[in-house]
Amino acid sequence: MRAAKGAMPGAGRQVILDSAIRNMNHRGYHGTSMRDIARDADITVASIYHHFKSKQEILQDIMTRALHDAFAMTRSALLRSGGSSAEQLRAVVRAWVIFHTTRQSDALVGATELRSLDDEGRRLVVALRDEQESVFREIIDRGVEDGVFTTALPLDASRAIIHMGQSVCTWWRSDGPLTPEELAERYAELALAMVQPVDGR
Amino acid sequence: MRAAKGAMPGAGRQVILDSAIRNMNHRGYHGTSMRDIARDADITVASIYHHFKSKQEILQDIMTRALHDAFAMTRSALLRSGGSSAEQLRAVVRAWVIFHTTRQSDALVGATELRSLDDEGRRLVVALRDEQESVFREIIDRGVEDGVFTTALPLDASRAIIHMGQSVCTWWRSDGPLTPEELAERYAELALAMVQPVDGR
DNA sequence: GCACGGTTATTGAACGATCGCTAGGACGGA
DNA sequence: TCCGTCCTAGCGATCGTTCAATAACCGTGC
Repeated sequence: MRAAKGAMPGAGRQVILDSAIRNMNHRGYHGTSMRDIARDADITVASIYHHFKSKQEILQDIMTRALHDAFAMTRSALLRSGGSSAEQLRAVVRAWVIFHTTRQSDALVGATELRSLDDEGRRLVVALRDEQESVFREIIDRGVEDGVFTTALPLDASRAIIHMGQSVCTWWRSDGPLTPEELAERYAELALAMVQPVDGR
Repeated sequence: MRAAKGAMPGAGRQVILDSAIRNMNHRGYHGTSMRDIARDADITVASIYHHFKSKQEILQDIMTRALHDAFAMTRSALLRSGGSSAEQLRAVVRAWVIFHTTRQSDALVGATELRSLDDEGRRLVVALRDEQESVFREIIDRGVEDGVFTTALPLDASRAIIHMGQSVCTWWRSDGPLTPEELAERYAELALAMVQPVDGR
């Protein structure tokens, strides 16, 4: 036995999820077999089916977890931020980028495997994604209403900001020149410039 | 027989490529079988292997074509544009967005299937991608040198602009409210704002 | 301290389906 | 008669999934 079993309920699931995330990160959902996941988690294929009822359920679990955590991080950053629209946008973009670096693997799966979900899972994930989009959109809309952002394209700007942050998980490397915090700061700067704040900053 | 055969050399290849693009657009490379491609192209599996030596070669062909065409479109837009850095950036972003809408399916495959390529194909595609990145980077760098762009983050800005344009192929719909040209214009505006031109426009 | 029944976790082996790919021949136009 | 194109048929490998059997753990009665 690998460890005390009753002591950590759900630990078996997590080992499998971690392995699945690693594998799908490299070869995608359809490119990853249950045998790949089992080998990397150091268990047998049949054992996986004690914790998950199908490969599809594993993907759904990974994606809903990832989107939920991303939503929680940005929401929490928003609540902890100052009251100005500029500070709120900065805070949310920072959290968004930090999520897509520190949780790079799950984020990549969450961003690219929508098409691999069945109808039920897709509905769930799309709903979470819409909630996430509204976090950015509402901040920018309010900034425009209050006259502190002067962009004529608030909706397009929010979409662009979301996607430029999301794409970070496709190229950032932990052994590269930038820490998650440094990159987050830069993207916060770029995002703010895109909505054209009144004082140029 | 479907059509005069000798009259259109390479037509067989194109039918297969179109089918492969449609299929991989929905379910990805590993989620698309040779039988799927054959069925949609209205031929048999064995027939595909007369035109392509492997499934891998089909993917490589799709991706290198897509990246090459995108590079050609942005390069050509740059040459046809005015001399100012702002006009050049606008022109290239417009072309970039128009490519990712009018060639949405190939662009999506090109953007998401890097991991499905073998080593040789990946080297090829990465080289093309680097060339593409340099088109954006050089325009922004020159704008900063000349003092018409005031951003402190030219490299990050170019990456952000590339990715926010690329992501268009993941959500734009031809039956949606925006034509490729309208969306391209908006993204050109957003990209320009991000590099903070001196006169605010 | 310890045997015991019940629950949970894990296993090897195998199922039918589908995978990428190929051999060998049929067909039609030059 | 070639040559390019397409076919039927099938190869061995791998796919997701299942099942019956085994192993580990737990609270309980003694």
